[in-house]
Amino acid sequence: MKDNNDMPGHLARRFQQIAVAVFLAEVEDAGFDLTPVQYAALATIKANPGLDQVTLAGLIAYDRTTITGVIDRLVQKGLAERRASSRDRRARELDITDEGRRTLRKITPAVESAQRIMLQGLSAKEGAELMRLLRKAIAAGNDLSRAPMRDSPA
Amino acid sequence: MKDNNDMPGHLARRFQQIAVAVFLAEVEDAGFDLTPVQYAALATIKANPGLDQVTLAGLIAYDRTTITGVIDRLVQKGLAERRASSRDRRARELDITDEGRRTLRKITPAVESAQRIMLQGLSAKEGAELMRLLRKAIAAGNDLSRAPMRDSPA
DNA sequence: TACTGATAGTCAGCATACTGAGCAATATCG
DNA sequence: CGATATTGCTCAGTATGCTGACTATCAGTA
Repeated sequence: MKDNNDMPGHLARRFQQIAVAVFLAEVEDAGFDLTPVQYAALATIKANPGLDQVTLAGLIAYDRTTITGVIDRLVQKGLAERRASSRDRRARELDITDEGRRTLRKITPAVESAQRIMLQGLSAKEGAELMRLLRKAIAAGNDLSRAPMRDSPA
Repeated sequence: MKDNNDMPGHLARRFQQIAVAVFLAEVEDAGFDLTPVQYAALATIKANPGLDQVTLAGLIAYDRTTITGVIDRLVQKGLAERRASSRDRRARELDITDEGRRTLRKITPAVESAQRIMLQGLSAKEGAELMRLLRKAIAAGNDLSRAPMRDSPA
């Protein structure tokens, strides 16, 4: 009789559930209101100024229909800008605002703290091994979800 | 400059994303329409006949507000039954139907196949180690989410 | 250049997850 | 026994994620 705890899928769900809760708690303690998804998007926009939504989605493996709402909320909070591209009138170019840059800078300690807390039950070596195995499993399964990771076309 | 791929939280999200996609694809190929969440709930109801919703939620670490909708859908599909408890008029007792039992039995190969596919990039030893590390990290962080795992009161 | 196919983005709809609030019923304790 | 606290469940609201469909635009080709 296979228990739920023998199912990698169930363990994945539980670990992610804890990871999100820890992230939100640390970030809120630091005085900010940003979800893990919003954080990843904002950090990626900062690292790739002027990128379009599909490219952003590919870099962080979000579905393109999900990213629309995420960006809506970043724009509404004044952390990012969305404007029409001059080269391709279908596309929107994304950029981080000064406010977004400030937020990213100030939020970093909380984000790093969250990453430590979600691995708190593991030794440093075990934590590194967990991340290695996750990366390896993810690489092998990358194309199995609707929103695979895609390198920047540049 | 920390990359997203150095964040355990981001890796957790990606792995779970792939796990869900693989599960849904395998189950659909087998001719069924059941989500990972619905499957876990149904299997746990079968293993604990007559349990109430809070106990079920604790066993699989779902939020109690989430489980309401999940059970709604199981009941609507004719796979589970929800009826008032005679001992505690606040509580609802849950049971699996014959149809639910049949579905669980027929769906098992697809579920097992899905668990294999989501670990396909790892050796057997690595897969086991990944699961061990996930269980350990989850145990240490259990109380950090709103819906921690809880053993059956019985 | 006109046609065809592909691409960027959005939208409606559904299923998790969570926050916070509320109702009904039970448990506890003075 | 009666006041209070707790518990089981539900609901409204928000944020991912996904499927599938649609519009606008672009790219390639006959």
